[in-house]
Amino acid sequence: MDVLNQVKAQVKQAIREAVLAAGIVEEAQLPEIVLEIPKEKAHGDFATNVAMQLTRIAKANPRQLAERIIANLPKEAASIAEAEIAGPGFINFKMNQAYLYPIIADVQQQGDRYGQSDVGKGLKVQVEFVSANPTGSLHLGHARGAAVGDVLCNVLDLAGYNVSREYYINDAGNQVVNLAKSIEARYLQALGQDAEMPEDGYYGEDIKGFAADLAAEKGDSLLSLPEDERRAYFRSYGLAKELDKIKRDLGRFGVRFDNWFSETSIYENNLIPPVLEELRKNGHIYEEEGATWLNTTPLGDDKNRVLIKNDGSFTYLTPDIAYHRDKFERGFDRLVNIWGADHHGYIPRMKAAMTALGYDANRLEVLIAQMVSLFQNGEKVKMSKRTGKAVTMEDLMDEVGVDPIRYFFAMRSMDSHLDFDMDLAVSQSNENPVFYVQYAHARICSIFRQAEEQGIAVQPLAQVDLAKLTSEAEFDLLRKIGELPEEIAIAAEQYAPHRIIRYVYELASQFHSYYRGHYVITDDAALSQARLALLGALQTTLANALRIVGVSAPERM
RNA sequence: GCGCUCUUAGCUCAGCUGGAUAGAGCAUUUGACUACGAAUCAAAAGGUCGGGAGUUCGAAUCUCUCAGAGCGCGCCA
Repeated sequence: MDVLNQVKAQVKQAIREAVLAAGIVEEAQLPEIVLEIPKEKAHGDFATNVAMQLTRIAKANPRQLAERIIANLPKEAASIAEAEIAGPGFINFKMNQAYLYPIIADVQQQGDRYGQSDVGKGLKVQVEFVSANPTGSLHLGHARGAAVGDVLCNVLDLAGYNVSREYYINDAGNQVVNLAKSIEARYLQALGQDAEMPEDGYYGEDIKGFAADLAAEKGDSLLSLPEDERRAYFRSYGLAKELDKIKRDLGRFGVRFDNWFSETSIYENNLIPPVLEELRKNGHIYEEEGATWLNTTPLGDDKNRVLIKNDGSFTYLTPDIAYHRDKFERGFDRLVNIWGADHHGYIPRMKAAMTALGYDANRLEVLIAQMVSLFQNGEKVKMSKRTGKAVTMEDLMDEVGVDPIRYFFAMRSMDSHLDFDMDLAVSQSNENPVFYVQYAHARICSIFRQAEEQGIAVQPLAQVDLAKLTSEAEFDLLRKIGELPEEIAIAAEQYAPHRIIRYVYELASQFHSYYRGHYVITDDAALSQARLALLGALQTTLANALRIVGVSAPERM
């Protein structure tokens, strides 16, 4: 357990003992003690609302109860310096600030892994995200999904979950046929022939490029192939190219998947028939108007869904059900899907399908990443699928760089619509929060360089007198550093990766403020060493938090 | 019409499993660099938490209702 939680556990235990010693309630009636870190610094290190919680049970006024609890509090044992009643009945605790010093050793000892905890208890979680169709370049919305998903995975990993990242490749449906047709049309155009794009064609620049390459490479030799052979060629060629591009973009963005799951493999491995059989056996399937339906309405969906169309082919839903069943069968305790907002209506039917198959649908968590609007020169940039006019992830990385994109997308909670301000992201000014945080890290590195130049060797922690750290700002920094493990644990539990951004920003902000008021390298050698030790822990903490977000922690900038 | 998400400072957003005076950045105003990086800091100003009702000791947070914005309601994926 991390330092802060150990201390909290101590204080909670002291509170429990005090409540019992005061004879307020029996042990069995004791509520779970909530100990929070107050927003207001004047309210001490920790606060509990236990007296107010007990009001109902004990039928007494909270301030009186608080008084009795405080009177019975074993303060010394829990290194509580002061406990006092505040507001409607809060009990505020001021700790003996020395409790914070061990945090530095903890950070130093854990290094890169500082921030980890075991709240996840090794639970196997699979996170499926991005999963864009391999029919065009990744764009803005995908970038948000990629950033949010990857940060969430990093957070889950550190919180002690066993995480697997997966990308589902929709390489089997109609859209791939349209991809083949689109490439064919562009290929013919590249050869100077008249060719119309298919009705549901893909108009992206990437496809023009692939077709042009083909034309240059193969000339018109593909024209002599029979149509179905030619289509098959364009299809596999297009898929390979698109997938390659997707992997390249994501790799550059710093996102690596553990598994790329192909829809085609569902057919190859005959995963669908047993699903249909199971559903039929459980009585969830019926035939109507020549189609086969899944009866999802009793399971929370607003209408029933077709599984097999009257032409005998499957709808998109069918292989997707087989896919999700396969995920469960692979032994994951929990499935997390990150979908774009345009797919939110799809959630009830997938949950219904899982219930119909006998799985607990609560083990499937679908998170929605809201829409992204791009702003440039103060104006909203319009995108069009029809003309293929869209800002791709690649464009964005070229113009903005990976760090700001990841930071900006991870910054907001995923269920709020997001305005991505291109000018702000590019700007290397004080308006840009990415640089603010990175600058804090670079600044610390600079101080260490400075110390080295002045011939000051950083001493082993055991020889450093941390009691030299006595200012409010120093205790605040230590406390904040100590909060990282808990912050990560909460972000994991709530699927709220954006919390890490807030944390790292606040940490940077506290440091910048501290820096302005305190010299690290001073005439007092012992003090300098203590401050360098603090900064070492801070540097590690900043770097770790930035690593979670996937943003670099530069040594100079 | 139904469903999901959103509505908090001039702007962009936190805070939402009920708790103390609702926070941050930007923008605005005022200050701070002849020792470690001013991409920084200190401070001021800025709010009917979309409107209304309810639940309770206590509501931005929970419930209901109304209004506005986005998205979705295919035998497309």
